[in-house]
Amino acid sequence: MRIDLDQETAADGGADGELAGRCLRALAEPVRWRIAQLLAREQLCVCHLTEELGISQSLASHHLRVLRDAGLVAGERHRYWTYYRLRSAPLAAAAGALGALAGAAAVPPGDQPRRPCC
Amino acid sequence: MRIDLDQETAADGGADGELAGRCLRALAEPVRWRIAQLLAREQLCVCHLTEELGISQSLASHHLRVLRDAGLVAGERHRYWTYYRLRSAPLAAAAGALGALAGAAAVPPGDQPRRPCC
DNA sequence: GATCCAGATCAATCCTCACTGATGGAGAAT
DNA sequence: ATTCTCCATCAGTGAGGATTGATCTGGATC
Repeated sequence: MRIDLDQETAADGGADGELAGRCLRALAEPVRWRIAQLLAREQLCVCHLTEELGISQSLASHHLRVLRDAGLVAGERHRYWTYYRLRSAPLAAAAGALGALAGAAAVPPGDQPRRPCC
Repeated sequence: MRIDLDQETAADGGADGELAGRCLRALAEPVRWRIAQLLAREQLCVCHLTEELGISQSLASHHLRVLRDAGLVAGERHRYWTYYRLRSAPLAAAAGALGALAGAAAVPPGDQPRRPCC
């Protein structure tokens, strides 16, 4: 299935590459990486994350916004609290992009083409 | 000055998680992501990358150093030029870490545990 | 209605890091 | 040895973004 995303020149990976880029930029921040790992185990609301990570409510909300804008998490309001959960699609796409790079890099160095220099 | 020990409890991924973190922080930068994609096709020396990316030699060298410190690329000197190639191991590890997150997130939201609040 | 609460947003600060221009260093060619 | 080339490194600058504290919003409770 092809998910519609922001367009990108087909030159270097296309939409998949850009999707992975957005995902990577969001997850590269250590606090957000930990948030993702916590949400992989269970759904949590903001108050849990502030306790678990030892950060302010404002900061947690900021990082959750970045993750939400990247499509990596979704929040659902439940009574007073907003429970967040991970979304798998962009994670799988980013994992696929990294896996493709790893596959290309797995070719023995001697067999890799080497562009002649100047 | 603040020294980042990058300590990590074994609870959330351990060394693999930290390896993936280093890898992600390196690849989150758009220029470095493009470098990785270019190197996935063929080995290139710095002069190729400066041309291909339209950046200065100094900047290309800087980004290659970040990628090298993250273990993502290796450089080999050949006559005048230093050819860089991708290293697959950390890429595969990062892809695996992301894939694990994607797998956990693939559980239907209704079946995911939800920690009771305050 | 008024009040309370969790969470989102805003304004301001601080800090990391991408980027630049210059210099330094290690081979290769002479 | 000298010179040349490619590349790494250094010092400095600027911008983006992480962090903080205060304020605002929307739903829940009374």
